[in-house]
Amino acid sequence: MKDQYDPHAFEEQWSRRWEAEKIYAAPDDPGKTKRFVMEMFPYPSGDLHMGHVENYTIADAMARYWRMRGFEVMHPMGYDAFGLPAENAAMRRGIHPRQWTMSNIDMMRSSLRRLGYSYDWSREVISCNPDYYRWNQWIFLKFYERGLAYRRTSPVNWCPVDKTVLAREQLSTGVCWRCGSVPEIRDLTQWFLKITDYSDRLLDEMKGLQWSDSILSQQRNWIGRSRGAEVTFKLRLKDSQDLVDFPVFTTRPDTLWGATFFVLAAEHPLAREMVAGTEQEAPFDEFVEEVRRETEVDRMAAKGVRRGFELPAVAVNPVNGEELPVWAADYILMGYGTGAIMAVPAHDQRDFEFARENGLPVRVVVQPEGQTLDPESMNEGYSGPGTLVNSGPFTGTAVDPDTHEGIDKVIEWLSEKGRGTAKVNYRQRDWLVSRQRYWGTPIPIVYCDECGEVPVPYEHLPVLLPDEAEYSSSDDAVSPLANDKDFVNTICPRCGEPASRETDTLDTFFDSSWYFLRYCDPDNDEAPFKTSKVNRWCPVDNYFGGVEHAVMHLIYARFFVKVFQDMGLLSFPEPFLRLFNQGHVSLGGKEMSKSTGNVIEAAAAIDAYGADSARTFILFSSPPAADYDFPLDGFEQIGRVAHSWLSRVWRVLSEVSNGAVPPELDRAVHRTIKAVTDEMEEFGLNTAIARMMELVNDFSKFDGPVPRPAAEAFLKLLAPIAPYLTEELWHRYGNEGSIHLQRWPDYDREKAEADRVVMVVQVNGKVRDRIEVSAEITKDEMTSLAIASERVKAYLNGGEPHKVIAVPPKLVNVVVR
RNA sequence: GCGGGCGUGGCGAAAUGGUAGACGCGCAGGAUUUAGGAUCCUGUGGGAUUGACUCCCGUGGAGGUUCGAGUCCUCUCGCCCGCACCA
Repeated sequence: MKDQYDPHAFEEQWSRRWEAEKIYAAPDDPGKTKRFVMEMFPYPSGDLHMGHVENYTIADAMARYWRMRGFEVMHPMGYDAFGLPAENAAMRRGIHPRQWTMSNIDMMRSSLRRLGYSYDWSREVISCNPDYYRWNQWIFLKFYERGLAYRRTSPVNWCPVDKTVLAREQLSTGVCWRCGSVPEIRDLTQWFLKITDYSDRLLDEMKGLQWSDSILSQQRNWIGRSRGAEVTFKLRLKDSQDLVDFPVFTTRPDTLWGATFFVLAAEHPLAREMVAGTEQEAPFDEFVEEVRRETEVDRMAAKGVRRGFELPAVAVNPVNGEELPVWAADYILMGYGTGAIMAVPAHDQRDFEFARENGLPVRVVVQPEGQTLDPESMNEGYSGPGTLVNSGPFTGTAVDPDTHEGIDKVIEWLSEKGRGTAKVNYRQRDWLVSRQRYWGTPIPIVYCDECGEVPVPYEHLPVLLPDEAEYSSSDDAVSPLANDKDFVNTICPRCGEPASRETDTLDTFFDSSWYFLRYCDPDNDEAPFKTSKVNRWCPVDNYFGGVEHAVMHLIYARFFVKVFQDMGLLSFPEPFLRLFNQGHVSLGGKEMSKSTGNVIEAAAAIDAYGADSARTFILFSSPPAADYDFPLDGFEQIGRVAHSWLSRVWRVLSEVSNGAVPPELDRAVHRTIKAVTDEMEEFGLNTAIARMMELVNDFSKFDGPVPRPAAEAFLKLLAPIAPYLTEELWHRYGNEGSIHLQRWPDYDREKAEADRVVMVVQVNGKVRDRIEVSAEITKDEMTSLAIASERVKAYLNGGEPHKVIAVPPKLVNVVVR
């Protein structure tokens, strides 16, 4: 039995046995002790790498721990299988996206199995399969019925050479990833989901979530609710007397008297109208072209040249009748507010910069306390609190944008005068779900000359993605599917006349917005899921994933659940109760990425040292929430560290005795159970392993084989981290049944606590002596022991201490003047 | 610009306001071994000093609160991450 630790000798066979015996299967109808534990499902881009291994090992260790604590655990896995990289790979290598995706899934699944993750494989979800995406289509139609899906035009980046739409990823350097040509902007009619109907709920219902403040505040900023007023200006062309009402949103209606110009978004149709037929038309079009070539990221860049174009019009300020110049500019976005602003350069930084660049006037209307702003000498906009000046009836009013002090009074006055109304505005925009892509869920809509836009009837679902279609465009037809006549040409479900299908596919964030619900009922072919099953398992108790999904994925999933709740499909408002963001794993300071070859693949790590070592070293190397950078040449060494510790465990525990556990060792075991339990409760996996290492050190000092109860308690503690080794030893001891179905060991509180402790004696906060004392020692006893200490007497010089602070039983501080 | 985070030995890191550096790597010395590897033992923040004791310094920097600060507060320097300009 004194054989060497050889993980390859038994890992695979245990993996097979666990699966055959379905020891990790989740029941369909759990009770109150249910725990839904889930990781963000991977995009199948290749084999699993160490970044995946970190996330999944943390989650698996916790799932195993909770299972041993008596929870009914559901721990499922799936694949986010639609998406752009499959098409890119297909174009590069001439493989069908499905083939590429499925072979990657096979590779990943094999690594996931080898790593011993405790998934219930019967619940696996693959989003590119028709039995999944038909429910995307079902959901889309339900949204459509509720008025939550609608079409309008929106611009895309179009490569004129490759005849294809470019995603941000394919445009990283501003030119087409394949041919290097500069993209042009095309306006396409696209589908949107009306997520803005749920902005308030998405904001307000965040309260009960046990998520990090960082993620919550990112979501809050994303939704960006701001209180302010809509104020109606009148616009007039310079050579006309016709006045047109034009509302603008402002959070600072108190600064209306400081407005010195008016700005329209460059792409605002009204701006184009103003110059139409004049000699300014051509230069204006050129200006707009330039602006549209800027990415939104450029337009929001902090510094840099702001593009502007003066328009032949004036805007009339409703509060004082003043006529202001009208400009078009790149820093005003069509999609926010009304696509126009009143500019108050003295009190807004962007307006200030634009005014300085274009020689526009600056007028101060808020004076901060204790100083006087002078438009001539200012070098930035002032947006803090102060007192209104030169502001008509409001001169002398104190205002504060943080507390809204004074601002509400202005809004009230505007409403009374009919010049504006209170208004809440959001930064969040509706969710564009149309993609001009092959590898996605076809949008189930038919266009008929007679009936217009017609939803595909539910009984016709799924609208199958044609297998043999081209997956890149070959002409100006925007979506690849448009080239497939068999797909496009259909019959109108309403009137029976010839009609054509929608050829766009859905954003893959649609797939990932509800996959966790499908885990609860993966084989249902009558509905996306059964309400009762979802209500029993959900919400997800613990969700593990990276911070990169802080906003989009997590907001979209929350939105779906709220809509489903309104539809009566489920009865909870939030999908994910607790969210754990694991740190990022990098290699040599760079993100691990398949495409740059900067990866440590999971299979290589398992091959070298076995799955338990891979799991142990990734958990021990850094705290779960911290980033971890693999040294470029350090993988060998790090893997060996874990392997050699597990070998030590193997050596020390391969033989056990039937003797009783001697008291001292028993205490060590109980102390360790308590410490490890406490660490696990806090996700302290690295420190839990450290505590176990200490116990192994105690075991190895023990004379002779370790008594079996002590060894078994230890194996149970280690089981969530190293499931194979612990299972193997557990069975070698003669136990029946899996260690992973055992209960987590209890500890005896008295045994876990030491009866003798080292009391630290400080003088003025510096350690001067250590005395071993009973753990039951009182403050008075501590004080007298401290004062009696020779070391302390030296500092007292025969005098009395000024003060003694005793913190039983470990610390006493003698304060000497 | 906005939002979030992080700075502790040669390295990964620990530390409810209470002994800074647990645990581990690495390194040094020793044991074992034909050798290497593996294993076991001892030591290991910096400095001064000693036969041993012991003392001083030390958590990016500067202040502050406190009997006591890596931890709390203010300022500051550096690094990292996310983002769709709160009009």
